[in-house]
Amino acid sequence: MSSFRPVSLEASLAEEEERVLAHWAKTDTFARSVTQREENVENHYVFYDGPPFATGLPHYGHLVASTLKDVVPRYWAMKKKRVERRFGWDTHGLPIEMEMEKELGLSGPTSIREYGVDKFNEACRANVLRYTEQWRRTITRMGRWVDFDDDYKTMDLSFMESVWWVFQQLWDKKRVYKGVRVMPFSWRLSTALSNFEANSDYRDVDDPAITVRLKLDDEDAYLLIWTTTPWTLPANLGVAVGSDMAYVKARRKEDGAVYYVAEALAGKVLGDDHEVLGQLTGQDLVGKRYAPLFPYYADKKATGAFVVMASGHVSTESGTGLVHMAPAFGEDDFAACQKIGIDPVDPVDEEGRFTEPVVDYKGQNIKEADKPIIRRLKDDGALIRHDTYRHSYPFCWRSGTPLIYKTVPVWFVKVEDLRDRMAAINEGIHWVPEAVGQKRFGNWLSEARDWAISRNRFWGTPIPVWQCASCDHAVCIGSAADLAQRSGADVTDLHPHKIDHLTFACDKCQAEMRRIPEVFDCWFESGSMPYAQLHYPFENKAKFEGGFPAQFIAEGLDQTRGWFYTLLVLSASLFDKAPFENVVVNGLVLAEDGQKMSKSKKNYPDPHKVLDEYGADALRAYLINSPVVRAEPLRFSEAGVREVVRSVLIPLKNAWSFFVQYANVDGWSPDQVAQAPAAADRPELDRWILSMLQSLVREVNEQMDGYYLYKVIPPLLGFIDHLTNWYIRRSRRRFWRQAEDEAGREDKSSAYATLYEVLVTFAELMAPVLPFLTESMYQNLVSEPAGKTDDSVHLRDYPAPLEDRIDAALEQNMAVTRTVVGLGRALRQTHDLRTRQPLRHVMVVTHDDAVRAAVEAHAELICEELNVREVQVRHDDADLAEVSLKPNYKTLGKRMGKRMKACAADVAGLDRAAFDTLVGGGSIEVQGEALTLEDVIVTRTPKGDVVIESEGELTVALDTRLDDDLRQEGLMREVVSKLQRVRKDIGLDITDRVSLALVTDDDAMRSAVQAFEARVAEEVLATSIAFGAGGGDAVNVDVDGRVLQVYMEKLA
RNA sequence: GGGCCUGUAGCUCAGCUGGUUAGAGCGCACGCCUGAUAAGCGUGAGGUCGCGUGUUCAAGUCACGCCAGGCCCA
Repeated sequence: MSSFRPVSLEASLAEEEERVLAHWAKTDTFARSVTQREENVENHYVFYDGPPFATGLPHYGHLVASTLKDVVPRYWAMKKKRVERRFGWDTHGLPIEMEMEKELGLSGPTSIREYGVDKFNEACRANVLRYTEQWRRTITRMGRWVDFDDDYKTMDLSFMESVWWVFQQLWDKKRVYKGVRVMPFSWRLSTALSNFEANSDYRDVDDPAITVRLKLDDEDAYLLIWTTTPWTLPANLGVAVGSDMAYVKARRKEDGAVYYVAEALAGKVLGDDHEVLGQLTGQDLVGKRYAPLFPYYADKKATGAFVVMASGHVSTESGTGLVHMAPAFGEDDFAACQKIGIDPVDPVDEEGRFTEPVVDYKGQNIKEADKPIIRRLKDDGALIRHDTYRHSYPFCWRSGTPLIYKTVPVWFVKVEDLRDRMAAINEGIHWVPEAVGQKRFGNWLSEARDWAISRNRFWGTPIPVWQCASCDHAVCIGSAADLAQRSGADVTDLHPHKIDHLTFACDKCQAEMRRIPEVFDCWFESGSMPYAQLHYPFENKAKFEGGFPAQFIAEGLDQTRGWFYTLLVLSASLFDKAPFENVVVNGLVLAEDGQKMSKSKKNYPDPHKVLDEYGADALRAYLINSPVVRAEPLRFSEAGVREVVRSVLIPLKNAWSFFVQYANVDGWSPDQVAQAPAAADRPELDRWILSMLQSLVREVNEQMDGYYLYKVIPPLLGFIDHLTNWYIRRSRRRFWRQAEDEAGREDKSSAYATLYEVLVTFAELMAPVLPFLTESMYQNLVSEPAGKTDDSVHLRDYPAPLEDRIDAALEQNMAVTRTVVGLGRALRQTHDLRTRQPLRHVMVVTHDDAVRAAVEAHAELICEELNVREVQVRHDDADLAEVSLKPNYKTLGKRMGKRMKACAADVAGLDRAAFDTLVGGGSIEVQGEALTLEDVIVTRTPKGDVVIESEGELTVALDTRLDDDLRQEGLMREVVSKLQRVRKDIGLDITDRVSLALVTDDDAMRSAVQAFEARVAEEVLATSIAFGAGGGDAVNVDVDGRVLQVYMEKLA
């Protein structure tokens, strides 16, 4: 009776995975993996899931993140931690608003207001979650365990209320202020756009380009400025120069006036015939005052406006090298003016029309005002030149009108005074890779600017500030209850259209207080996630306080300025703490051609197709072993996933299948582990693989503890090679040979117990990375034989290394042995000596006692592997090889310094006698330094026609001479090999016995078989061997060009 | 324009604090083995280490500059 369900090698990995998914679903494994762990605050391992926008479908970037967000929590869950995992959704903000605008045929805030903010917001609410089911399917198929039922959404009342609380904390700490910011602005839509939107539609356009002069106050000379936006001139408050740039004071021929202009541009601006009166730098101009072009803001002169300032953004690429500054209409202008205390003036309304005090153009569209403004400048004599200039200019991607840059009122959170503190807090965070935290994030922190948190949009958490229409007094509301109490209304939803009508009397003047119109930028919401997902502090106080900061988060590199940052700003502001302890940053997934993945280009395979074809384990292992886990870009390659299947999954499955096949033949069951010898008493090969296993366990634990996920797969690959290509291959006979005596039984029992333990431990060890295959293995090897139907590898404790099983010397000796065998194989290969042909002996030469001992101890093994009759170990290879010596730069470099070159020459000149001295433990003086054996590198070249191969201090030589005896055995092996193929070809099972009859007219072949008849019979499971025709059909096989007729019949 | 990352074989990537003849896998060519078999193993060809300058006895590795790609910011 078989104890293990046979492993089907035909079933695809993906099909197996579907079965595992069904098992997990049926037995609620994920939930139990959480709840089986102790429920107390110390034992919690807290993971924060950064919320994705739900407006699109998951792509590879999400799959990478999902893999990281699954592997790490699974690991810690097996390490006995209670790891709750909630999925999160980012539900507010522009992505969904824009999608709904499109679907509803709206365009911009004005049209949304006309349509009705309430209807619009409800449309957003109704549609933002429409892809969540598909997300759930894909993420689940990926093997990620995360709770979609108890998810959090940024539009939940509880979430939004906590966001209010967070804001109120900042408000009370006086960390919030209202300011202005220069933003891309669409006057057609009456709204500010994000920088991203502004970048999405650049067009080449012709604009007027005018050169205008400004009269200096203290001398009879002018500054020359240049602009393509004449309409901004009424708001001019300054002129910027590059402080190190070269300028000239020059007289223009045409009008005889004196101008200041950049030296490099003087010819272009003033004509080649200008007369240079003096040279100076920008710095010399700084502080000069000039007369305003227009009267509207002339009073600002008293506050320091109309002055020359230095700014880094001035160039000589175009214009005059003196830049007109309208701080309301340019970010650089704004920043430079802010530096010297000049506040912007903005005479343009939301529709792009001039307002007070620009009375001459009031009500006129700014672009249409260009012409009259230019005319007026010309009339005033200020216009020096008027050209047309073709340049690339941003357009509103929705309305197709040119964008302008314009100040908009914005609410800020103070960050600049927190830089040092945030940097200090960041020191305590473990970043993988380290450089992202130290450099990229660290640099960003040190230059952090105050954070704009408001948006003039609709679908979001409203900023909870109510302001008095009469006295401007403002209050911040921190909870739904607070609002209900003040307004007397029932508050059950905090979205703007549900609360904006709520008003109450001003504490100061009793006038009506109304909410300000802005909503939070969704980054503020996601930054509030640690508090808001738990509805802290309204609920879950103890849970939050015990679980903050989180142990782990993982997101993409693009979150450096995103989520990583907003989390830190808020937690530093509120709690003076880091929000998370460990963070793994992943890079971007590119298409195979190195380009961005693009749906329209179809330059990447559909994730579902990859999952269906290769399975999630393969994809996970591929991703985790790729540069993305080190925050570097990955060129996604389907072939790479296939390679994981080939190099990891199939060998593993084969090893598992091998075990099950023989265990079933022998009726071996897991309870027989107890009857096997103790691990320390098992044969060396068993002790070796167990040692290798525990070394792997130790390594994987170390890397996983350090969050170095990308260091897990390489040792895994090495282990699989050792397991399949050495342990199992070397052990095969132990499994199928009949145990005839007590020693035989013990050996077999050891082999089964060992391989079983290796497979089970391996399954546990790799469960976080390969959750499916390891589950199948575990179910098959452990759960099913024990009759457990709701068991799972993921409910087990993670294997800790059993240090006493690790035998470094044994591992080293086996490595030496494998090297010897490898060298011997290489020799056979290069000299065309197939392995089936036995050879007299192999010679191993080394002067290292440990190596010699290792080889001697494994002589029998080496004989079998190389098919030689004897291993000879020697310490002198003088008759086999010439040696040439080179210095060991590593050990000698420091000692020799500049003498290194001479030393190299001297060492190269050393002879065999000198080498022997070194091998004997002596030393040779070179360049005044005593060299020992470790100071030289030895290269061997074969002497004469010997067949040798060497690696390091090992030299292996094969005796290639054949005699009749060897030839006969070789021939026999060849016959056996062919007979085995016949067994295979006629479809025999590995245990089937046969009767055998052979016909050949080749005497050598017949005598070879006769000489080894018992062995041939044993090898091919023949109960009898006869010469002459037998029953049934003959199969003709070719043995080295000679024909052999085989009559093989299966015995009942 | 700024910060950071990347550039090593046809492809995907390793190369620790500078030190021998720069490695692995895939692909290609050739071969071996087979009681795990629609698997397994080996050998070989293939590289101006993006370019340049410098530091050093010694640079893929350190420094500086440049070029290309990427992410973020402006």
